Amino acid sequence: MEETQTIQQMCTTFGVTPRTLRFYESKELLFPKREGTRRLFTRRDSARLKLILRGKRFGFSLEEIRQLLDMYNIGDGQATQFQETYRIACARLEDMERQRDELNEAIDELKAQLDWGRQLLHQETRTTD
Amino acid sequence: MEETQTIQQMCTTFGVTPRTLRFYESKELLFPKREGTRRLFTRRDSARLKLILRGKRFGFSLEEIRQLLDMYNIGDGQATQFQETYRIACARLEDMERQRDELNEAIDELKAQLDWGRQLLHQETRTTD
DNA sequence: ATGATGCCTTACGTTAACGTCAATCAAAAA
DNA sequence: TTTTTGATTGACGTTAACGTAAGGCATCAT
Repeated sequence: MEETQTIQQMCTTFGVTPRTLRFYESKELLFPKREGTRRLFTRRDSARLKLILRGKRFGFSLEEIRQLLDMYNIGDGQATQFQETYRIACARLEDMERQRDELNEAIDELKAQLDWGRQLLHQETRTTD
Repeated sequence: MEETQTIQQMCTTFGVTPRTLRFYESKELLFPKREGTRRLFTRRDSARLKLILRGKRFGFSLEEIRQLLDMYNIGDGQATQFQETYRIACARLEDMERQRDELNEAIDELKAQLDWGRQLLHQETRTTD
């Protein structure tokens, strides 16, 4: 019971295309095993894909995501080059916090703008009576 | 005193290239006047550019930004096709709020991850004593 | 007058993240 | 066994948002 998934199972559960999964493998974001020539995706791949898709929603590039995913693979001894990745993640975190703050401001402004729009829409042509 | 700015003044104050400003004009995001063949950017262009750059930081596409900017230009009578733009903005607002919430979660998780990384970095090789 | 600048237009080049199509190959169904 | 189905590997196409290079006016200093 290796609990592996075929490419189509992955596609339906995650809402992506086969092309996307092959592309991610070519970019070393996923590492499915092979049964002959076919790909078999492990739980590890599923976990990584979940993080990849979330990262994308935050505007991370695939390359940045790859760097961040590597943070999860330091359990095996050498923390080689980990410090650089660590710095990247810290900087990125500050970016995200700034972005969240700006986002909050923008949301408020947009809400106000929409209220104004609502008033325009609901004017019952009473001014030209 | 028209208070207009040349293309280079705009570039230095906003940190963009001339190409970018021309590109935005070609996409009908900016509408500089002309002195002969040269562009003269008005306060209105500056205000719009500020919004454009902020929109970009939120991951809006230029086309979406154009739609949103049009919301500011309904003062002149006909609310033609405004309802469509309005709907787009409402939907986008919900997107942004969802994104903000996810962003907050991700920030927390990333912080935890970084704490774990910090521990790795500061282990003083005491385990192999 | 003559370069040297600065801006203009036109147009092709670039990167990211896949889409799409063709040809192949293997397992499963008829 | 032949057909169908599904997966794989190239390899070229696509969109967004500019970059960059080429060639042409116009003005400003020398």
